Amino acid sequence: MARKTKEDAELTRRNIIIAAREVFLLRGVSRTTMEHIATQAGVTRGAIYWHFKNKTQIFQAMREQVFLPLIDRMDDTLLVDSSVNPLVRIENFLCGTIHLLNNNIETRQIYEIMMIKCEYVTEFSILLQEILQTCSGIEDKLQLAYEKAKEQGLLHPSHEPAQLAIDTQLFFIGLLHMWVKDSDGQHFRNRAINLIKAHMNLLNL
Amino acid sequence: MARKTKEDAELTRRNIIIAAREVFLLRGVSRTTMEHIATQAGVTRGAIYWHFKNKTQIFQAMREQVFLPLIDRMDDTLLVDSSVNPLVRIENFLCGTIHLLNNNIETRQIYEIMMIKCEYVTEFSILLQEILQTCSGIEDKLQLAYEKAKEQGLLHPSHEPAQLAIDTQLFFIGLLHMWVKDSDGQHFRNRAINLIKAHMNLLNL
DNA sequence: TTATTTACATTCCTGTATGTATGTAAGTTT
DNA sequence: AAACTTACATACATACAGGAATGTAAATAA
Repeated sequence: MARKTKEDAELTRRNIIIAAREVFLLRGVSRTTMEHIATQAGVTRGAIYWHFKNKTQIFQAMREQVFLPLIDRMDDTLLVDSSVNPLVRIENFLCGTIHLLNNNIETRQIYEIMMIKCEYVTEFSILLQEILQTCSGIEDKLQLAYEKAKEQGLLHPSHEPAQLAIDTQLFFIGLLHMWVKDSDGQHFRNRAINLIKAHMNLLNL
Repeated sequence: MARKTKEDAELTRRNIIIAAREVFLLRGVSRTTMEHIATQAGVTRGAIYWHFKNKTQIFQAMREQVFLPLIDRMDDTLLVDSSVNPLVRIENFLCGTIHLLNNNIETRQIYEIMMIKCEYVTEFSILLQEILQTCSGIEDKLQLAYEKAKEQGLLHPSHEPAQLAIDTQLFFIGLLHMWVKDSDGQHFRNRAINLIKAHMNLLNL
């Protein structure tokens, strides 16, 4: 085939990432070959090797599409110095993530790939530390919100912001994992919003 | 090599499972070949194909070593009609699992493999439903314990056993996932027991 | 206009994984 | 003790998969 313009090439690159996501979801990252991705994208392996060094680079590009926006949304929802009740802000952040998973196919699929269709070994094991750090950041921001809540007398006196922050975070990590695994939706997906509200209610006594 | 006795053969079989666990942990399930396992076990692929149909069968055999005892311990700790405070029984079950992960290398490695070194696609995707069911069973048993606690007036009146059960379960699933990922131990492993106690204290107001 | 680079497609080479077929020596049964 | 079976090792046949080398036509720069 003939050479494309810069814009066309950029489109090809994005199509490759989309194709990779679809194949990763179906076959898992390890079992996916460059040929699988190429076929799905309607190009040849040559095109993929032009845009990406190897499969790991495609995975990284795909991953960034989700995690960079996550940080932004977290800051916007949790830390913005609004007049909104801090506990409501936390609830909005958690529910907002669930809504994103429900409505945005890309995000949902990438989460699914990263949680149950990827093996964190060799090149990928570095990602574990990145995940740890991301979680650490979430914990900090949750704690800040809970501290605001405590200042405003919204918490039971015996509740410590640091403890609440990590309890909420672990609850939500567990929820996300089960949300992804529950493809039927009966056990967790349909109940997710209610479970979040119930969790937040545990603190409002 | 010459033929072995039945006992020797059974030993070979177990060694293959042990070798598989060690290689799975290092290279991930997908990237592990029969040759890797054979070398680690000190046999040839022929021996493995004698005992197992394929890699999936080895994985299943490995998995059963952990999950059958889990159910037993859960029943013993949570449901036994002892005089122990039900909330303490829940705490004991959760802490007991962490202790098991700390002290039993096999269990720890198998959890790690199942959580971050395995891709749940094609043959493995059936396991997701099994995991869902196992969790459903845990939720039920936690709920029974919380109902006992409520009968005995150990809970805040506005706390419902069903909600507490799922909140505790999701908290613990999140904790296990982060426990596994936190190989340095600084973020979650060392704090796990304290986090469990803090979580249980949220209910004792 | 010519030269150069880009954005791929095609081809080839090599290594590797799987599964199976076959060989074999010792255990087990009769 | 002979016949049979077990528990492997060895060898082979096939099928991918990755990477690099090469080809090529159009876009772009000079």
